[in-house]
Amino acid sequence: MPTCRAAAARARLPPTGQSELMRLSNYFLPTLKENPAEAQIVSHRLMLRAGMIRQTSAGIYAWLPLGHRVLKKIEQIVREEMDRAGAIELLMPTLQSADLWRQSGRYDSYGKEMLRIQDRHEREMLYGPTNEEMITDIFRREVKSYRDLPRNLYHIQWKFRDEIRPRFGVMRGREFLMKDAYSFDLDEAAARRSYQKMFISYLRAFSRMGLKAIPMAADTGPIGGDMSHEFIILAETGESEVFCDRTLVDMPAPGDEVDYDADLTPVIEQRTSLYAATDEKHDAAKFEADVPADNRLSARGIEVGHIFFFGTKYSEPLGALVAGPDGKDVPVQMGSYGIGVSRLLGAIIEASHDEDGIIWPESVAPFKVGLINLKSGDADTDAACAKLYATLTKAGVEVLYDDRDERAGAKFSGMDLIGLPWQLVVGPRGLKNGVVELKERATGNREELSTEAAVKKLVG
RNA sequence: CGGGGCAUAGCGCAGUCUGGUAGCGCACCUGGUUUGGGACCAGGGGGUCGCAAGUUCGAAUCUUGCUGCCCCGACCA
Repeated sequence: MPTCRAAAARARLPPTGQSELMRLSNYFLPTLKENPAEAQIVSHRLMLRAGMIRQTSAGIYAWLPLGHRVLKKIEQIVREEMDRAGAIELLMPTLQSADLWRQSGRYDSYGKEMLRIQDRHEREMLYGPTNEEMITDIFRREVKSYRDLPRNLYHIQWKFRDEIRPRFGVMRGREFLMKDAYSFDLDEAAARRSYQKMFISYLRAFSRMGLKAIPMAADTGPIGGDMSHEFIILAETGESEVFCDRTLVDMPAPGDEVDYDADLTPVIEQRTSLYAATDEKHDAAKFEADVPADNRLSARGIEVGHIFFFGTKYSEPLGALVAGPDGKDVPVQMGSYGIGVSRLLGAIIEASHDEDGIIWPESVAPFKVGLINLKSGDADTDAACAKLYATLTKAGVEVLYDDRDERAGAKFSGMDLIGLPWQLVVGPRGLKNGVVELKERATGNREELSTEAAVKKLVG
C-alpha cells in the first residue's frame, strides 16, 4: 500500500512554512551591523541590513528568505483583493516574441528600456516589461462574443525594464514583481465599471498592508478623461511631488462589506472629487481654489499602483474583436491595472521604520513573533522557549525563534532591526517569577505576563 | 545617455599624492572570562589590491584602455 505509506510520511511533515527550521540557529538570515555604502535611502539600507535582499547586478536583487516571506505576503494580499473584485488569475511568461509587439507598434517605440534577446535561431525575443500585447493575443484567440464579457485577467509576474539608472533598491529596480490586470468590456460604460472595481480593490489591498494610499489623477495619454489614477504612498523619499487635500490621507478604505456588484460611483466620487495630483497633473490655481488653505498638503510620494483605461489602443491593432448583440464585430474596450509588488516592500519600510530598524505591519510581517531565548543552554529557559514555540506554532502563529548562543543585546537589536511586530522575551530571571516579557515593536511597550497570558494575547 | 565619484578580506574604511610587495574596526574560527540592549582578553584564518596592457630592478601606488558600482540630471510600476 504505497499510497498509505506516502500519506503517513506526509502527515509527519511539519505544517507548511513552519518547522524547526525557523530556529535562527539553522535559518538563513545574514544581517549587517553596518550600512552598505551603496544604499542611500532608508528602506534600501534596512532591507540589506535585515538580510532580506542582496543585489546581484544593478537593479537586480536576490530575495533572501526573510525578504521572500514578505514578498509572498504582499503578493497574497494583492491576489485576495483581486479575486474578491472578480479578477481571474493566470500566468503569462516573462519572455515574449517580438512579433506581437510589432503588431501593436510598440516594438520600435518602446525604446531601450526593453530588454531584447535573441534565441539560438536568432529569433527576436524580449523580456516583458508589461503584458498588454500578450494578454490581448490570448484574449482574441478565445473570445468572440459579448456574452463572454466582461472579463478581468491578471497575473503576478516578474517584469524587466532596463532603466537608465536603477536606484533606491527594490523601489526602482530593473527587475521587479508586478501584478498586472487587464479588463475587457464591450463598451466604455462597462469598462468604467471594471475600472471602478479595480479602484476599490486597490484601496483595500493597500489598506490591508497598513498603507495609506491616495488615488491621484494621472495622465490618461491619448484617451483623455478621468480614467487614470496613480496610487501614492506619502514618504519623504518619494520620487514624485504630490499635492492633495489632507482629508484624503486618513480616509478609510471600503470594508469587507463592499459589494462589487453595486454602484461603486459614490465611493469613488468621495475620493476623486477632492483635489489630488502628482506634479505632472498639478494645477496650482485649481489647488488653491478648491482646497482650503489648512487642508492643502504638498508632499512627496511613492507610486505603488497605477490604473488606466485605454479603450481600443491594443484591441484595434491586434484585432481583438467581439460580436456585439447586433452581431457586428467591435474591438473590446480595455483597461490595465498595475501594482508594484516588489516595490511595495520598499514603500512599506519607508512608511514604517525607526532608527532601530523596520516596523512591519502585522499583515505583511515575515513572522508575527520573534521569540528571544536570553540564555540558550539554560535547561529551564530552553524548555520554556521550546514549549512556547510549539504552542504558538500549533496555533498558527508564525514564530521566528532566536535560539542562538548570543548575548541578549545582540538578540534585542537584531529583532528590532528585522522588525517583527512582537518580541517574546524569555530569560531565567523572569521565569523564576513565572513571567515572560512581551514587547510590541511599533510602540516599544513591554509588559510582563505569564506564559499562558502571553500565548493568549498572541494567538487571540 | 550627459556630468561627477568610487573600486584594497564578508561589511565599513586607511594606505595611492611622495613606487619597496598590505593594514585597522566589525564579522568569522579556537581557548578562556562574561552574559536582561550589538561584551572582554589571548591566539588564528581569510586579500591574484576590479580586469588587461604598459613604465620600472620593483606597481595597490605612475600611464593607457576596459569593466562594475554609486551619486546628480533626462525616463519609469
